[in-house]
Amino acid sequence: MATQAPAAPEIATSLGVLDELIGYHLRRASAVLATDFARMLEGTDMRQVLFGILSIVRENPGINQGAVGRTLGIQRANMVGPVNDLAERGLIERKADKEDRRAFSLALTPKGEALFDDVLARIRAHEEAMLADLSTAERATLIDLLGRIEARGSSV
Amino acid sequence: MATQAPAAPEIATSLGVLDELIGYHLRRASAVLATDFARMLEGTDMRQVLFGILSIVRENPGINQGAVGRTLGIQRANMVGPVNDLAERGLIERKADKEDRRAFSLALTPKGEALFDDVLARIRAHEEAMLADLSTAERATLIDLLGRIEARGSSV
DNA sequence: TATTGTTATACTCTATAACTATA
DNA sequence: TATAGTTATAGAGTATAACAATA
Repeated sequence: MATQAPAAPEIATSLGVLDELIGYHLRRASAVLATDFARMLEGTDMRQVLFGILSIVRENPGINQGAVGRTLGIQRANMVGPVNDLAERGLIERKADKEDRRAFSLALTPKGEALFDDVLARIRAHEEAMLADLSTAERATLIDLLGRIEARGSSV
Repeated sequence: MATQAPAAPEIATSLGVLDELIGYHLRRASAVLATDFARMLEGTDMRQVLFGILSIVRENPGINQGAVGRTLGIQRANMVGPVNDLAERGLIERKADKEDRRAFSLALTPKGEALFDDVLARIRAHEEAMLADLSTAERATLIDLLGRIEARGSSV
């Protein structure tokens, strides 16, 4: 994602059948939130994927990067860059796994913890602002419905 | 989007706070549907964006490509390739707009109509399969909630 | 001056294949 | 044989800037 204007839909123009498709609305809603998210974090070198990695490593200290990738739906090959980035910035620590010498064991550094807490607070404020229209119950409903769609990705 | 496996989440691993963020779940649910969508349409040279353009042109014959792009949140510069693609394949017709000689007036060809109908039927069957867990009421709720998030993209 | 369509360019995300070192 | 991490590569998607023709 990147920098520009959050793509104001042209209200006058009808979408046709597109308007009935959940896939379309998921794509657009996700893009609206992601664009605004990226703009909010501009200048911090933090992105959705990096934050996701930090969150999982923080919750599962010692996890290896392959497992993080599978959890996030990111392939091994595409984990190398982000993990290198986080390690070079001193946000995560990579140690040789004692039980499996092929793997790296990941953990947040104190600096990583601090940045994570800071960014998390900003993300929560951001979601609060973007989702002000939705009640607490509606947000819970939304997460439940999305979770049931995500689960369909497992079935292969 | 593309070809590979729909990224099975690793059930054992906790997401941490990520699990509470709507932005994360939107991203994942959207990716699950989009990946499966792309696999279903493999070999047809049809993609989400192309189908979106066809849907809007079909519903608004004579519309110019800038307006289509604004409706879909796609910038002018990034509309050129897809529109060329559809025109070269004989799915849409580009005529000089009579009221504005800078613009092209777009319309579906009979071939475009036929392909659209065919692909639409497959997309509906695909959504039916992917969303079998969700009741009709839940799907309507989901579209409503997503629509309210999309509307936040307009406010800039 | 502003807008339509265009070209050129660049960066991110993601997919594939092949390698190495371990298991 | 299979797996963890890596490298290299390619294709989408998308952002920016600048140009010609027209408004």
